[in-house]
Amino acid sequence: MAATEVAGPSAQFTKIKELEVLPAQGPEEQGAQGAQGDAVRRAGGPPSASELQAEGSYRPLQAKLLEGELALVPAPSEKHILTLQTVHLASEDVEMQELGWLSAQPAEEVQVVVQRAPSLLWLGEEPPQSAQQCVAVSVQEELYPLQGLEVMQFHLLEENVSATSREHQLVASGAQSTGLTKFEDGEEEEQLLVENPLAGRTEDQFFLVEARPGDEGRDEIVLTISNLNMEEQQDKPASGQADVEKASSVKNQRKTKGTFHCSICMFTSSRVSSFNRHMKTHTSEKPHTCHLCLKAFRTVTLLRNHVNTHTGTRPYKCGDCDMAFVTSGELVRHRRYRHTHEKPFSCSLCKYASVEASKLKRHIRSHTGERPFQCRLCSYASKDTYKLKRHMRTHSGEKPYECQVCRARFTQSGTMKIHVLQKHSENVPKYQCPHCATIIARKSDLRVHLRNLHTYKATEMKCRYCPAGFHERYALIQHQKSHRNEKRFKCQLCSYACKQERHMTVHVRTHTGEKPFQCLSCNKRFRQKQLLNVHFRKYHDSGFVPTVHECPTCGKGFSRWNNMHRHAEKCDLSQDGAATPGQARREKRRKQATPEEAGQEAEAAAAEASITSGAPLPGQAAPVPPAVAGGRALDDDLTCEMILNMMVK
DNA sequence: TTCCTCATCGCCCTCTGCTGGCCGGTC
DNA sequence: AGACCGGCCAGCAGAGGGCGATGAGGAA
Repeated sequence: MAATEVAGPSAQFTKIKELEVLPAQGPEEQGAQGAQGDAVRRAGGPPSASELQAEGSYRPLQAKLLEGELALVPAPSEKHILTLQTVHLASEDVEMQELGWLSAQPAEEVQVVVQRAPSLLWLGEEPPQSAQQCVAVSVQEELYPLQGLEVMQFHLLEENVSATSREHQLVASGAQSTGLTKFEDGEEEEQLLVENPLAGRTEDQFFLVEARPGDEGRDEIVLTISNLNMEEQQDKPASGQADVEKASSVKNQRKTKGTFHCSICMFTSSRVSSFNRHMKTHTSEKPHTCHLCLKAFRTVTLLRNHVNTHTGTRPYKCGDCDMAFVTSGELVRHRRYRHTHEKPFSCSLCKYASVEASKLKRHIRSHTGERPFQCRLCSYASKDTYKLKRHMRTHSGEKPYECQVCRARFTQSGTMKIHVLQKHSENVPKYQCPHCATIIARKSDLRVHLRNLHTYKATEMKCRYCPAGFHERYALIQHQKSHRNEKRFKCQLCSYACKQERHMTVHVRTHTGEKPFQCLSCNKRFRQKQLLNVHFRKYHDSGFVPTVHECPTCGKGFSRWNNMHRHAEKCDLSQDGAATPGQARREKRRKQATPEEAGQEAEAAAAEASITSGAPLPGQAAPVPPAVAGGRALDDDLTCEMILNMMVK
């Protein structure tokens, strides 16, 4: 029963907000306020909430004080600091297990923390068994940076439930212990008592709620809730939704000095018609039903506007564009957005201004960090409903946006838009890096590029090839590339230059005469290891077979290809191409021979060539072997790099 | 009673920016 | 072959703009 009758948060807030809107204070009210303020100060001691109320804009309790309805007498000894946990009654299906609750220890002070702006809380030592046992707490709509929040007035109202049984009394352990005073029910109160069980309850309570920031750096508010003894001086406020029929009863009104006061909320009006119309807002009566969707409305005007949404009738046309609207308010707002750019709502913390108050409210959450919309599946909380809805796609896997070209699906429309632009569009915009020639498809990636490559680094980055140092990674990389294909190792003693340091090491030995590699067989020394290896194979390895480059014309063998090539050019000039009769015979046989025979011919030719061109190595102590071709040339003619290339091969 | 205005909630959209996986090039 | 790097790309969230719809109150 309770759940179905609990008003949702919105309704609750709406009702409470009525309390916030106070009429301007007249001189008489000022006086009353002063008197009441004194009363509160007496009890509060140090700067109390009530004192600040008197100075601030939001004073729901003060409102009652001003109107002479209540006299608040705080019970200073009964001061509680309570932990408030958020309770949002999202629907009438709210289960009580989901309700947050708080316990108010009867102790002097209990430290508690507010996680978020509370909308409903329970005062008691046990979790509430029903919604009726909760107390509605409306936090001020205005949001303040926590640092600047010293004391904030909270509204505490009973949860308004139309038919709460007496067994489900609003119980607050802390409150009960404070001995709240009971209303002095008047005549009209008695009337309500008959009609509304809640009206007769004695536990209607009011509290002063002082809020202050929690520990530094923590996102929390510590509330101090002080019980107030209320001395009812006139009508006891009825519970909001209670007995709607009687709510509009003229007996629920109080007329003072030509002003009609609603006994349910803070509404006042000098016109009885307005007052009567207002009282209908406390009823559920909606006699005007849309014949198209059966939705009911309280007034004909509301119904007419609604029907216009069905028919497409838009009487309010914008003079500056083709837009048209159902209501004038929509047109005004549209003109502000599109044409006049008037932004009446300004943020006090930054330069932001908006057309609508709700936008400013949403914007201020970016200052306060408030995230009222909690994901039920993870810890994410958003600042508005849409972001939460969008976030839920990450849990559901829903990808509602489909590329019409390739059928790829996306979670957000913007992502798909970028996809279509980059993948399926011509003249795709590119982003040129302002510091280099790099062109990047996305702005965000250009930002990454700038961050990684063009950001100044305090620590100097050294070139890996030279002593140069750079503070920008891009410059370093470009510099290091300049070393590529560069004979950056230059000999100090001659014009020799090479790409690799090891080559320079070998070259320098030609100047120093250093020959660190010694033959173990003949003690001959070499500047390079590979020269020693060649030497060993030639002169001390019996199985060594030297490579022979044979002249294709005459068959003469050479140890080096370039020598053979030089010879072959001259050899071509001879008539038969054979240098000697023997060579001519061998060439003839070679052309007729099998591959095996050809190999043997080659060996023979090599032997001959060695004999014909052989010369003793300078300082050659050992007997000159027959196959000494190129022995000296290897040492003198081949460059270091040629040798290394030979080794690699 | 009706018109008009303002307030409010809600929804959807775009723009923006960050992040991390993927992939190809370079060393 | 493997490490490293940078651009590409989709996912995701922050912030704000714009409008639809309804409620409520002042005034004619």
